[in-house]
Amino acid sequence: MDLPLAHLDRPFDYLLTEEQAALASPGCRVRVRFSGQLVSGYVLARAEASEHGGRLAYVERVVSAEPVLAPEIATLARAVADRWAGTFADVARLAVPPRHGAAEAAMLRAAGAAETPVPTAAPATPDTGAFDDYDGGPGFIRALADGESPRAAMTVLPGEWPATIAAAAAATVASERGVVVVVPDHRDVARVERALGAGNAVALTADLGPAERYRRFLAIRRGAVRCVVGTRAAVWAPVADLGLIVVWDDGDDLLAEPRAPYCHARDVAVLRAHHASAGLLLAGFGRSVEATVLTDSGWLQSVEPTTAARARRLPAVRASGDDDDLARDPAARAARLPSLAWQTARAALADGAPVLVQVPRRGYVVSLSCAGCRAPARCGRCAGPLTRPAAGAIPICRWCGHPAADWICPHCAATATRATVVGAARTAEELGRAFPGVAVRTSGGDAVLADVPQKPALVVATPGAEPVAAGGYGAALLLDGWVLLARPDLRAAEEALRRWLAAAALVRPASDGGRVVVVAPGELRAVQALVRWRPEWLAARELEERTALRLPPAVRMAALTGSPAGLADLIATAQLPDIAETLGPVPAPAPPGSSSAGSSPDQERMLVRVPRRDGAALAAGLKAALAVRSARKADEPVKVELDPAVVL
DNA sequence: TCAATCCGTATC
DNA sequence: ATACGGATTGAC
Repeated sequence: MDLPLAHLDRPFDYLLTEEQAALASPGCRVRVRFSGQLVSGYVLARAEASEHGGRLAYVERVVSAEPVLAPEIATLARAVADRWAGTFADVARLAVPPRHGAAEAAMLRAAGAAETPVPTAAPATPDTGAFDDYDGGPGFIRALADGESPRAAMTVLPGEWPATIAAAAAATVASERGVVVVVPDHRDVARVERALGAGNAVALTADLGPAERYRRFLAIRRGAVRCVVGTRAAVWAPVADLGLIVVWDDGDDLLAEPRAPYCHARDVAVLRAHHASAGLLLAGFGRSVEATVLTDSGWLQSVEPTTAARARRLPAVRASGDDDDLARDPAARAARLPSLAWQTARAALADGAPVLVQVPRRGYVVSLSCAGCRAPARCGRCAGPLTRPAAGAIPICRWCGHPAADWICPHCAATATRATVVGAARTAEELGRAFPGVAVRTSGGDAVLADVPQKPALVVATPGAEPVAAGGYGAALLLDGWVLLARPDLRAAEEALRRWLAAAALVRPASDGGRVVVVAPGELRAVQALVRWRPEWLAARELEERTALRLPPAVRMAALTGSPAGLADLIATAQLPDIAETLGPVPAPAPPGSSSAGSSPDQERMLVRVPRRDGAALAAGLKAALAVRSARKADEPVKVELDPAVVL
């Protein structure tokens, strides 16, 4: 039932009248009177008798006979609620879209007129060879086609990744089973949909609108759809006879649900694959540390490119920012870019190819200017713009990474700097001057380009908004490596590599002249992982480090946010595993989206960590404490997040 | 002895 | 949440 209170998170029994009994099958929506209030709920099961001692009330109204909450999804929702210390109602809201009466009526009429829609066919032209370039790839595809349920984490080579997903989907559909593909954003949905072929898949995204979203959901629920592709909510799509769940780029934080209980689509997919005995494919250019936990335990197989395919398909990657990269070439010096980056871009443009320039998120990069005369502060070695990687840190050059400890303004001799924010637009302008006569296009924010033609141009894009170039980019320049790596975030290295790989994977193979230059110090681990194109290696090192430091995902962690009194009460109430360690409290970080950078007044945060095997006990203990507190209507709410995205 | 009030508990 | 019952307290 749709009740916000943790201690009421359980089923309740109601009576049905004869007429209601004819309509109310498990999974359909009902309205019931509960403690005097009319509330919404789902029929979970039908029974002849009730265990309940007291008098039963009648269901007020069967909202619709449509069994929208499939039994498999109800079980999964319960498991997800338990794992993330949330309520069934919260999870059901994520899993089932709001009802749209008109859409439902239209579906009923259509079903009456025609017969049940025919399940869709396999994708028209599956690229069966898409897995041949991977060790273990052909076996994975064969297992799917044979009706088995293999599970793998796969690091995908540059090229048409949607075709790779389509091949796995086609193999599964060939075994008469359903497929769910989850991708981070709606651009990816469109690309995968195209690769699957028109009419072979149904797309589920948040931007469809309530009527269309509900219509497609009903079509899936009725078994008319074999293959679903969508954004994070699609992991809940009630596809019949599920054979495979694919999650593309599971490190993308768009896959983390921002609403309670803050579950991640990858982790829901893991649970669902387990419950449904379905296959699972976590595919991406990168490798998340979470996937590495599962490959280490043997639950997922690691599928990696063969040596031959690597040689054939990878671009050549180099790091710039070393001292020997100082511009010797006068033209490069004038362009104020590291020599290697400038030459690489120039060569690709001369070859008639577009060049991708990746810069961090618009408004993210802080540049410095002189506190006295407001002139932009420039690097003393390469004249690139200076930035401050963290509050109070020494300024560094955005282009060559050289620290500018003793900066003095060449115009007015001031030594202090002030921050100014520049974004992709400003970078585009500067690059336009560095490459006279070359077209500069930008993609990012609310002006995202889908693709660019195969002709010379500089394409300046923010991460996630990189256009695809037909035939591949001749080169990519990954600027501001320092800025990404200096973020005070546990995941900074992993995230930097993920973003770089996404851009680098749009570049042609080295054999076709494809080159990538990352502007960051070559000795850093994330940079090495890019240069050697070994995302599994970085993920394994990160996991080793987090195991040593007892940080997630090597341990399970819960973040508790609330007032000092609320936190103290929750901790006192909770029966946590003996082994649990509490850290903090510390002032809570500002919630994302809040304008002020500081922490909210009196909000504090505590972390609780346990070994992974005690994760269920941790969640159960916190959930029980939330129930006790909601039962005695404690004020001072506390937010509980398991596997928090931001650790500290 | 009765009512006003507090607290804890159940809500099918 | 909200409603209810049983216990507690205070005043006649």
